[in-house]
Amino acid sequence: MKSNQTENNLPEPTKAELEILQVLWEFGPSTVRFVNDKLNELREVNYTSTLKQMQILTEKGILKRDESQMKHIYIPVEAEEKTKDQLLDRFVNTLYKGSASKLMMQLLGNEKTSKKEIEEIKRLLDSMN
Amino acid sequence: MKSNQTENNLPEPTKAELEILQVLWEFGPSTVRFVNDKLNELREVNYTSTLKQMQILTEKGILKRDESQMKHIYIPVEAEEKTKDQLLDRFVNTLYKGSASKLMMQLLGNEKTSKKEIEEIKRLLDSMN
DNA sequence: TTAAAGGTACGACAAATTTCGTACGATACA
DNA sequence: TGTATCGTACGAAATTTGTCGTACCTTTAA
Repeated sequence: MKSNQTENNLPEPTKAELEILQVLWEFGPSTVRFVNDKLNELREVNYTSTLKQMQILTEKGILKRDESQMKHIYIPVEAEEKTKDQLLDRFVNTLYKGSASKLMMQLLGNEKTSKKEIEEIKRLLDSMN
Repeated sequence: MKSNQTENNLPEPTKAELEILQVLWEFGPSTVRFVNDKLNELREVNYTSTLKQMQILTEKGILKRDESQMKHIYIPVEAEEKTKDQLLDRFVNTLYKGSASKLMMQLLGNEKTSKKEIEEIKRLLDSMN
Protein backbone atom coordinates (compact mmCIF):
# COMPACT_ATOMS: atom_id res chain seq x y z
CA MET A 1 0.00 0.00 0.00
CA LYS A 2 1.27 3.43 -0.90
CA SER A 3 0.10 6.56 0.81
CA ASN A 4 0.22 9.80 -1.05
CA GLN A 5 0.10 12.47 1.56
CA THR A 6 1.26 16.02 1.70
CA GLU A 7 3.22 17.15 4.69
CA ASN A 8 0.14 18.23 6.56
CA ASN A 9 -1.53 14.98 5.86
CA LEU A 10 -4.03 15.92 3.19
CA PRO A 11 -4.13 13.60 0.20
CA GLU A 12 -3.01 15.19 -3.02
CA PRO A 13 -5.86 16.28 -5.25
CA THR A 14 -5.71 14.64 -8.65
CA LYS A 15 -6.41 16.34 -11.95
CA ALA A 16 -10.10 15.52 -12.09
CA GLU A 17 -10.44 16.43 -8.45
CA LEU A 18 -8.80 19.77 -9.10
CA GLU A 19 -11.34 20.54 -11.80
CA ILE A 20 -14.10 20.13 -9.25
CA LEU A 21 -12.31 22.21 -6.67
CA GLN A 22 -11.95 25.02 -9.19
CA VAL A 23 -15.69 25.15 -9.70
CA LEU A 24 -16.34 25.24 -5.97
CA TRP A 25 -13.73 27.93 -5.50
CA GLU A 26 -15.20 30.06 -8.23
CA PHE A 27 -18.88 29.67 -7.43
CA GLY A 28 -18.91 28.72 -3.78
CA PRO A 29 -20.67 25.76 -2.13
CA SER A 30 -22.62 23.88 -4.77
CA THR A 31 -24.64 20.81 -5.58
CA VAL A 32 -23.35 17.97 -7.71
CA ARG A 33 -25.75 19.01 -10.44
CA PHE A 34 -24.31 22.50 -10.57
CA VAL A 35 -20.71 21.32 -10.64
CA ASN A 36 -21.50 18.74 -13.28
CA ASP A 37 -23.15 21.36 -15.48
CA LYS A 38 -20.07 23.56 -15.19
CA LEU A 39 -17.79 20.68 -16.08
CA ASN A 40 -19.94 19.90 -19.08
CA GLU A 41 -19.31 23.36 -20.43
CA LEU A 42 -15.76 22.16 -20.97
CA ARG A 43 -16.16 18.45 -21.70
CA GLU A 44 -18.76 15.76 -21.54
CA VAL A 45 -19.04 14.07 -18.16
CA ASN A 46 -21.74 11.84 -16.82
CA TYR A 47 -23.58 13.10 -13.76
CA THR A 48 -22.76 10.03 -11.73
CA SER A 49 -19.08 10.37 -12.56
CA THR A 50 -19.00 13.80 -11.01
CA LEU A 51 -21.08 12.57 -8.10
CA LYS A 52 -18.63 9.76 -7.48
CA GLN A 53 -15.63 12.07 -7.63
CA MET A 54 -17.21 14.42 -5.15
CA GLN A 55 -18.02 11.55 -2.84
CA ILE A 56 -14.42 10.41 -3.03
CA LEU A 57 -13.23 13.93 -2.34
CA THR A 58 -15.46 13.91 0.71
CA GLU A 59 -14.06 10.58 1.90
CA LYS A 60 -10.58 11.99 1.50
CA GLY A 61 -11.53 14.94 3.64
CA ILE A 62 -10.97 17.49 0.90
CA LEU A 63 -14.66 18.33 0.72
CA LYS A 64 -17.33 18.25 3.35
CA ARG A 65 -21.04 18.31 2.70
CA ASP A 66 -24.26 19.56 4.07
CA GLU A 67 -26.72 16.67 3.95
CA SER A 68 -29.54 18.43 5.70
CA GLN A 69 -31.40 18.64 2.44
CA MET A 70 -31.88 16.12 -0.29
CA LYS A 71 -29.63 18.07 -2.59
CA HIS A 72 -26.36 17.83 -0.74
CA ILE A 73 -24.22 20.93 -0.75
CA TYR A 74 -20.49 20.41 -1.08
CA ILE A 75 -17.92 22.73 0.41
CA PRO A 76 -14.11 22.68 0.27
CA VAL A 77 -12.65 22.02 3.70
CA GLU A 78 -9.56 24.11 3.14
CA ALA A 79 -9.54 27.62 1.77
CA GLU A 80 -8.57 28.05 -1.84
CA GLU A 81 -5.41 29.90 -0.87
CA LYS A 82 -4.24 27.21 1.45
CA THR A 83 -4.69 24.40 -1.03
CA LYS A 84 -2.99 26.40 -3.75
CA ASP A 85 -0.17 27.16 -1.36
CA GLN A 86 0.37 23.46 -0.92
CA LEU A 87 0.31 22.80 -4.63
CA LEU A 88 2.62 25.69 -5.35
CA ASP A 89 4.95 24.55 -2.62
CA ARG A 90 5.13 21.10 -4.07
CA PHE A 91 5.66 22.51 -7.53
CA VAL A 92 8.52 24.76 -6.46
CA ASN A 93 10.15 21.98 -4.50
CA THR A 94 9.85 19.48 -7.28
CA LEU A 95 11.04 21.59 -10.16
CA TYR A 96 13.11 24.33 -8.56
CA LYS A 97 14.44 22.73 -5.43
CA GLY A 98 12.37 25.11 -3.40
CA SER A 99 13.82 28.29 -4.85
CA ALA A 100 11.10 30.85 -5.54
CA SER A 101 13.52 33.11 -7.36
CA LYS A 102 14.46 30.32 -9.75
CA LEU A 103 10.80 29.92 -10.55
CA MET A 104 10.58 33.66 -11.08
CA MET A 105 13.42 33.65 -13.51
CA GLN A 106 11.75 30.93 -15.46
CA LEU A 107 8.52 32.89 -15.41
CA LEU A 108 10.20 36.08 -16.59
CA GLY A 109 12.15 34.34 -19.25
CA ASN A 110 8.95 32.79 -20.52
CA GLU A 111 7.67 34.67 -23.51
CA LYS A 112 4.13 33.96 -22.40
CA THR A 113 4.57 36.35 -19.50
CA SER A 114 3.55 39.73 -20.85
CA LYS A 115 5.16 43.11 -20.19
CA LYS A 116 1.98 44.09 -18.45
CA GLU A 117 2.31 41.13 -16.09
CA ILE A 118 5.88 42.07 -15.33
CA GLU A 119 4.89 45.64 -14.52
CA GLU A 120 2.19 44.26 -12.28
CA ILE A 121 4.73 42.18 -10.42
CA LYS A 122 7.11 45.10 -10.01
CA ARG A 123 4.38 47.24 -8.55
CA LEU A 124 3.52 44.44 -6.22
CA LEU A 125 7.06 44.12 -4.95
CA ASP A 126 7.54 47.85 -4.53
CA SER A 127 4.38 48.11 -2.53
CA MET A 128 5.69 45.49 -0.16
CA ASN A 129 8.84 47.21 1.02
CA MET B 1 -8.82 6.72 -26.23
CA LYS B 2 -7.55 9.82 -24.51
CA SER B 3 -4.50 11.68 -25.71
CA ASN B 4 -2.58 13.71 -23.23
CA GLN B 5 -0.52 16.09 -25.25
CA THR B 6 0.97 19.47 -24.55
CA GLU B 7 0.44 22.18 -27.09
CA ASN B 8 3.62 21.41 -28.93
CA ASN B 9 2.76 17.78 -29.08
CA LEU B 10 4.99 16.33 -26.42
CA PRO B 11 3.28 13.87 -24.11
CA GLU B 12 3.03 15.12 -20.56
CA PRO B 13 5.60 13.58 -18.27
CA THR B 14 4.02 11.73 -15.37
CA LYS B 15 5.20 11.86 -11.80
CA ALA B 16 7.51 8.89 -11.99
CA GLU B 17 8.80 10.09 -15.32
CA LEU B 18 9.58 13.47 -13.85
CA GLU B 19 11.66 11.86 -11.13
CA ILE B 20 13.82 10.30 -13.79
CA LEU B 21 14.12 13.51 -15.77
CA GLN B 22 15.31 15.30 -12.65
CA VAL B 23 18.17 12.89 -12.25
CA LEU B 24 19.18 13.27 -15.87
CA TRP B 25 18.96 17.05 -15.63
CA GLU B 26 21.09 17.12 -12.54
CA PHE B 27 23.74 14.60 -13.51
CA GLY B 28 23.63 14.60 -17.29
CA PRO B 29 23.29 11.61 -19.62
CA SER B 30 23.24 8.44 -17.55
CA THR B 31 22.72 4.71 -17.53
CA VAL B 32 19.66 3.03 -16.07
CA ARG B 33 21.81 1.70 -13.26
CA PHE B 34 22.91 5.17 -12.27
CA VAL B 35 19.42 6.63 -12.37
CA ASN B 36 18.04 3.69 -10.43
CA ASP B 37 20.68 4.11 -7.74
CA LYS B 38 19.79 7.77 -7.40
CA LEU B 39 16.09 6.97 -7.13
CA ASN B 40 16.84 4.40 -4.47
CA GLU B 41 18.39 7.09 -2.33
CA LEU B 42 14.84 8.40 -1.98
CA ARG B 43 12.70 5.28 -2.15
CA GLU B 44 12.95 1.62 -3.00
CA VAL B 45 12.55 0.89 -6.70
CA ASN B 46 13.33 -2.24 -8.61
CA TYR B 47 15.94 -1.91 -11.33
CA THR B 48 13.64 -3.23 -14.01
CA SER B 49 10.95 -0.75 -13.01
CA THR B 50 13.30 2.13 -13.69
CA LEU B 51 14.46 0.46 -16.88
CA LYS B 52 10.90 0.10 -18.07
CA GLN B 53 10.08 3.71 -17.28
CA MET B 54 13.10 4.91 -19.21
CA GLN B 55 12.16 2.72 -22.14
CA ILE B 56 8.68 4.19 -22.11
CA LEU B 57 10.11 7.69 -21.93
CA THR B 58 12.18 6.83 -24.97
CA GLU B 59 9.17 5.51 -26.86
CA LYS B 60 7.35 8.73 -26.05
CA GLY B 61 10.23 10.71 -27.46
CA ILE B 62 11.07 12.41 -24.19
CA LEU B 63 14.40 10.61 -23.94
CA LYS B 64 16.72 9.34 -26.59
CA ARG B 65 19.47 6.83 -26.05
CA ASP B 66 22.91 5.91 -27.21
CA GLU B 67 22.92 2.17 -27.83
CA SER B 68 26.42 1.97 -29.18
CA GLN B 69 27.55 0.28 -26.01
CA MET B 70 25.98 -2.43 -23.96
CA LYS B 71 25.20 0.02 -21.21
CA HIS B 72 22.78 2.33 -22.98
CA ILE B 73 23.11 6.00 -22.19
CA TYR B 74 19.90 7.99 -21.87
CA ILE B 75 19.60 11.67 -22.71
CA PRO B 76 16.65 14.08 -22.49
CA VAL B 77 15.55 15.22 -25.93
CA GLU B 78 14.41 18.66 -24.84
CA ALA B 79 16.45 21.01 -22.71
CA GLU B 80 15.56 21.22 -19.06
CA GLU B 81 14.44 24.82 -19.45
CA LYS B 82 12.04 24.07 -22.23
CA THR B 83 10.34 21.22 -20.46
CA LYS B 84 10.05 23.23 -17.28
CA ASP B 85 8.60 26.10 -19.26
CA GLN B 86 5.85 23.83 -20.44
CA LEU B 87 5.15 22.52 -16.98
CA LEU B 88 5.16 25.98 -15.48
CA ASP B 89 2.87 27.21 -18.20
CA ARG B 90 0.41 24.46 -17.52
CA PHE B 91 0.61 25.10 -13.81
CA VAL B 92 -0.06 28.82 -14.14
CA ASN B 93 -2.93 28.23 -16.50
CA THR B 94 -4.54 25.61 -14.34
CA LEU B 95 -4.31 27.33 -11.00
CA TYR B 96 -4.03 31.01 -11.81
CA LYS B 97 -5.86 31.35 -15.09
CA GLY B 98 -2.61 32.19 -16.76
CA SER B 99 -1.77 35.16 -14.57
CA ALA B 100 1.88 35.18 -13.58
CA SER B 101 1.34 38.01 -11.16
CA LYS B 102 -1.33 36.06 -9.32
CA LEU B 103 1.15 33.25 -8.91
CA MET B 104 3.68 35.77 -7.65
CA MET B 105 1.32 37.07 -5.03
CA GLN B 106 0.74 33.57 -3.83
CA LEU B 107 4.47 32.99 -3.74
CA LEU B 108 5.13 36.16 -1.80
CA GLY B 109 2.33 35.54 0.60
CA ASN B 110 3.71 32.10 1.25
CA GLU B 111 5.68 32.04 4.47
CA LYS B 112 8.03 29.52 2.95
CA THR B 113 9.40 32.18 0.64
CA SER B 114 12.23 33.77 2.58
CA LYS B 115 13.19 37.42 2.78
CA LYS B 116 16.36 36.52 1.00
CA GLU B 117 14.41 35.03 -1.87
CA ILE B 118 12.30 38.15 -2.13
CA GLU B 119 15.39 40.33 -2.26
CA GLU B 120 16.74 38.08 -4.95
CA ILE B 121 13.60 38.52 -7.00
CA LYS B 122 13.66 42.29 -6.61
CA ARG B 123 17.25 42.45 -7.80
CA LEU B 124 16.28 40.32 -10.71
CA LEU B 125 13.43 42.59 -11.73
CA ASP B 126 15.45 45.75 -11.33
CA SER B 127 18.20 44.39 -13.49
CA MET B 128 15.65 43.80 -16.21
CA ASN B 129 14.21 47.29 -16.51
C1' DT C 1 -51.91 7.97 -6.00
C1' DT C 2 -49.05 7.26 -9.42
C1' DA C 3 -45.73 8.40 -12.93
C1' DA C 4 -42.00 11.35 -14.14
C1' DA C 5 -38.08 13.85 -12.81
C1' DG C 6 -34.27 14.35 -10.13
C1' DG C 7 -31.58 13.01 -6.25
C1' DT C 8 -27.87 9.56 -3.75
C1' DA C 9 -25.34 5.01 -3.12
C1' DC C 10 -22.35 1.90 -4.79
C1' DG C 11 -20.26 -1.91 -7.35
C1' DA C 12 -18.10 -2.73 -11.52
C1' DC C 13 -15.65 -1.55 -15.46
C1' DA C 14 -12.07 1.09 -18.14
C1' DA C 15 -7.97 3.52 -18.74
C1' DA C 16 -3.67 5.20 -17.35
C1' DT C 17 0.30 4.58 -14.68
C1' DT C 18 3.61 1.99 -12.15
C1' DT C 19 5.94 -2.10 -10.75
C1' DC C 20 7.96 -6.42 -11.37
C1' DG C 21 9.10 -11.43 -12.91
C1' DT C 22 11.23 -13.93 -16.22
C1' DA C 23 13.88 -14.77 -20.28
C1' DC C 24 17.92 -14.27 -22.28
C1' DG C 25 22.37 -12.01 -24.26
C1' DA C 26 27.16 -9.87 -22.89
C1' DT C 27 31.07 -9.68 -20.09
C1' DA C 28 34.44 -10.94 -16.67
C1' DC C 29 37.33 -13.90 -14.62
C1' DA C 30 38.58 -18.02 -11.74
C1' DT D 1 34.90 -22.99 -20.30
C1' DG D 2 31.62 -22.46 -17.13
C1' DT D 3 29.43 -19.71 -13.88
C1' DA D 4 28.47 -15.42 -11.62
C1' DT D 5 27.38 -10.86 -12.78
C1' DC D 6 25.39 -7.26 -15.21
C1' DG D 7 22.89 -5.71 -19.03
C1' DT D 8 18.24 -5.30 -22.08
C1' DA D 9 13.50 -6.85 -23.69
C1' DC D 10 8.98 -7.46 -22.72
C1' DG D 11 4.54 -9.30 -21.07
C1' DA D 12 1.78 -9.09 -17.33
C1' DA D 13 0.32 -8.00 -12.71
C1' DA D 14 -0.75 -4.33 -9.44
C1' DT D 15 -2.19 0.17 -8.40
C1' DT D 16 -4.28 4.50 -9.12
C1' DT D 17 -7.45 7.23 -11.34
C1' DG D 18 -11.61 8.04 -13.92
C1' DT D 19 -16.17 6.63 -15.72
C1' DC D 20 -20.59 4.71 -15.74
C1' DG D 21 -24.86 1.48 -15.06
C1' DT D 22 -28.20 0.29 -12.06
C1' DA D 23 -30.81 0.26 -7.88
C1' DC D 24 -33.44 2.74 -5.18
C1' DC D 25 -35.29 6.95 -2.53
C1' DT D 26 -37.73 11.62 -2.59
C1' DT D 27 -40.28 15.27 -4.57
C1' DT D 28 -43.56 17.07 -7.69
C1' DA D 29 -47.53 17.58 -10.30
C1' DA D 30 -51.30 15.84 -13.14
